[in-house]
Amino acid sequence: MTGPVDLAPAIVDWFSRAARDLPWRRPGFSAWGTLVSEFMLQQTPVVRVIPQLLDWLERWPTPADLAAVPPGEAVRAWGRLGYPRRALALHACAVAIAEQHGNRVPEDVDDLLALPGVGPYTARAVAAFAYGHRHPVVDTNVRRVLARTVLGQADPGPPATRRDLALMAEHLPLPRADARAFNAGMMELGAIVCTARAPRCDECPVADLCAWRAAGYPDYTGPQRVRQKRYEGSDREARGRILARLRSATIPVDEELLTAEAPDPEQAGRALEALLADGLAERTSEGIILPAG
DNA sequence: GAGGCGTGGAC
DNA sequence: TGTCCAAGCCT
Repeated sequence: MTGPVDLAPAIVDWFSRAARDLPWRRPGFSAWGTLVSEFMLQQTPVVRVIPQLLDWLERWPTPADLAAVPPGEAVRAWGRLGYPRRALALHACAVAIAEQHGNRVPEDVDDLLALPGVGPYTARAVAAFAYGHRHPVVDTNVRRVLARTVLGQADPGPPATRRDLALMAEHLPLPRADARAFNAGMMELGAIVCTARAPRCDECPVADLCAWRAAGYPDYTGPQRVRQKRYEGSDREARGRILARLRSATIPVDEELLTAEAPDPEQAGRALEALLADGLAERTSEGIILPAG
């Protein structure tokens, strides 16, 4: 820590008091459980993840257990968490870990990055939280907290990965336990206090260090982010509808049922072809099924 | 590097 | 019955 402001002591202290009691923070929670939780938490809120995660780990307590079933079973168990390609990638992770890592989740960031569906955030989160390694962890919460406290702006703006990793590295305490608490604390602060809308600055442990507050809460003036396309009527919705039908099926589903009878048959046909290309569905002589392997 | 990728809840 | 947001990743 060489900069003018040191966030770590207040964050670490606050986290020790304010941290939510979440499954992946329980003592003895496995590295595999951490990896599964991080996959599920990619763009899906905590409250929706928790029950799915517990069911998942009860059914597949180690990577080899998941690797032993067809990928379609993972897609089915994924349910309505969204972005089902994550289920496919997680299954592929399980196969790789079982076959190449002795059924043990790797702890080196580079080994983790080599796994399907594991990017810069997830790799560092697993190394830091499951194994206690001292790496900076940057997710959407951390990006926002850094933007406000350090940069003095309301919004982090376009991704600036190197900048944010450097800022976190600069603030990261030396003791591993404190480094882990700082990473988790920055994420927790962004999740429950320094929120995107209506931040609760009166409850913030670093309010008196915050550059955004000191500047009088200026509005964000940087580039506006791209608006999310309408979901209603989109190809994504069509994909979701087909996959929901496949998840509930115990036998192959007739292709006509998935496309010709859809609200927009042409769109449904495109969506099905995309799902087949993505490996989220398979075409057999009997009909369409979830991937069998 | 911009766009695509599910789903549900809060306003 | 609109917009934004949620512990990202891949192409």
